[in-house]
Amino acid sequence: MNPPPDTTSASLPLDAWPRPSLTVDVVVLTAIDGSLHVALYQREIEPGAGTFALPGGFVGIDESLDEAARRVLEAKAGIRRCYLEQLHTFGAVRRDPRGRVVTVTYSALVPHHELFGQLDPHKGAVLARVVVPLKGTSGGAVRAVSPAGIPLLLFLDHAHILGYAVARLRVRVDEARVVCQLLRRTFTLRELQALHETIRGESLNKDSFRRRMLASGQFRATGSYEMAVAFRPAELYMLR
Amino acid sequence: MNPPPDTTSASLPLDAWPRPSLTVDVVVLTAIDGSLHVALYQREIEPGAGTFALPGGFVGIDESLDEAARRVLEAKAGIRRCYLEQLHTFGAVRRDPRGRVVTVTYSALVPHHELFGQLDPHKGAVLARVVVPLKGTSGGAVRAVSPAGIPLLLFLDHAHILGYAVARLRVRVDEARVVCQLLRRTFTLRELQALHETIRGESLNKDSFRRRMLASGQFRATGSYEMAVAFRPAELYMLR
DNA sequence: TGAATAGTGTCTATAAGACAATATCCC
DNA sequence: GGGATATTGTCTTATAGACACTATTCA
Repeated sequence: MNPPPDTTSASLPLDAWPRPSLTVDVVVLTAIDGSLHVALYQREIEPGAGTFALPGGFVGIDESLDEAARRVLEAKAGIRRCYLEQLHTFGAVRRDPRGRVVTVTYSALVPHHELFGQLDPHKGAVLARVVVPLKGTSGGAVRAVSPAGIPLLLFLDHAHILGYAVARLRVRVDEARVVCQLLRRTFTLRELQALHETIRGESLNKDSFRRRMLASGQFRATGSYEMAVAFRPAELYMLR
Repeated sequence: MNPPPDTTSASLPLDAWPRPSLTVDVVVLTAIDGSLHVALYQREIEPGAGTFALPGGFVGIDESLDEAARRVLEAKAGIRRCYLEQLHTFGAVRRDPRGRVVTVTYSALVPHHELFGQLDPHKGAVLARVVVPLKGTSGGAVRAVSPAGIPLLLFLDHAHILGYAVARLRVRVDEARVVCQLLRRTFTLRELQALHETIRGESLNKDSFRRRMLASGQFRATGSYEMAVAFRPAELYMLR
């Protein structure tokens, strides 16, 4: 088949050649107990029945890519407002056996307490633990395991998409406005460090971490302290 | 119009709803005399006749996104092999007056000596100087000026796409395998520093730069030296 | 010889890691 | 009081910036 013409020499028609289908897939990430978790849906139909898929949907002709991602996010996870970032677009010719499907992928960061109760297990939803690779930014496929610890088989190239989401989160780990999306409004420096360690897949020096965070000027001490802990309570901080 | 269904609950038909058109646009970047330059084509027809556009084309039904980008790159700039990286996908509903067109954008890095003579001025091609914003990674629109110094009006959202390309190059500036795509096979540390300064939009400390580059282990001294310079010749290095 | 740049050595300032000492909570 | 963690301060080490000095080329 001849390739379609370039976009500068022809004005129209836009529809003289077959077009790929266009979808969005959203990696909904949250942090629980020192592990990243991702929202997945077990497929009931072929292809890939039984495998676990990222929430996704087709892009409507009258909605932007971001709008499509937010629509999917609300329909599948009940999330109206959250941090959302485009990741990468996957377009291998045979990535989907149903036909030529190009997917624009997104990462959504949701604090655990806002996601709790929004995912419906009766619709096949699971919150799967992400097996974060050690250190290096990697970029390849990333595995997910069920709450029971069983590795999940992911739909199509969704393990690679998950890998992109983790890699991007690592790049953004020092941007407070991003990582704070995975915490409550106020948090201790210890909680912030635990989140950094979860994302980066390595342990960090406590003294250096505290100094670096406070020197960054991205956080503001609230003057109040955590409560009901069995040790000296730490001061609570928030995004400046 | 109702949105199309999600991708997990329906198996088919994929083609029951109108689909956006899908294109690729490629930001071909090169470095000349301390400035980044981008390959642009002046449009001869509406919409946007007279404005300057990135080389682009529709994605064929039987080629991947990367393949489409490489096809455009060879057809428009005669470049067969070069560094190519996906940037971002732009999908605002009204970004193109011809209809709903979603574009997957790429950045290509080509050394000046390989691009020289490949762009045909009779086809409207120009190698425009990129006005690199100072320091901060920015991300917004970036301007391009003609060889005569005249600011060019860019087609559609192509100034934003160019901004993405510059921002991404800044992120990759410390990856030798990337920046070396803009140099000859062997180069002096002074040339490497000039390239870093061009990309980052700021001047760098010479001593610290040398130490940091040599300590990174990404470069190998060749033992030979530059020739025909009016001062002490510097040693030539290459990517390890 | 003079101009210009390459390359080396040294000093200082800043940031990170290690570790000790004290403070504050619950039991 | 004992256990655990927060917070502060100090010391050491690694890296970056500043600057002086020597080396090498061409005019």
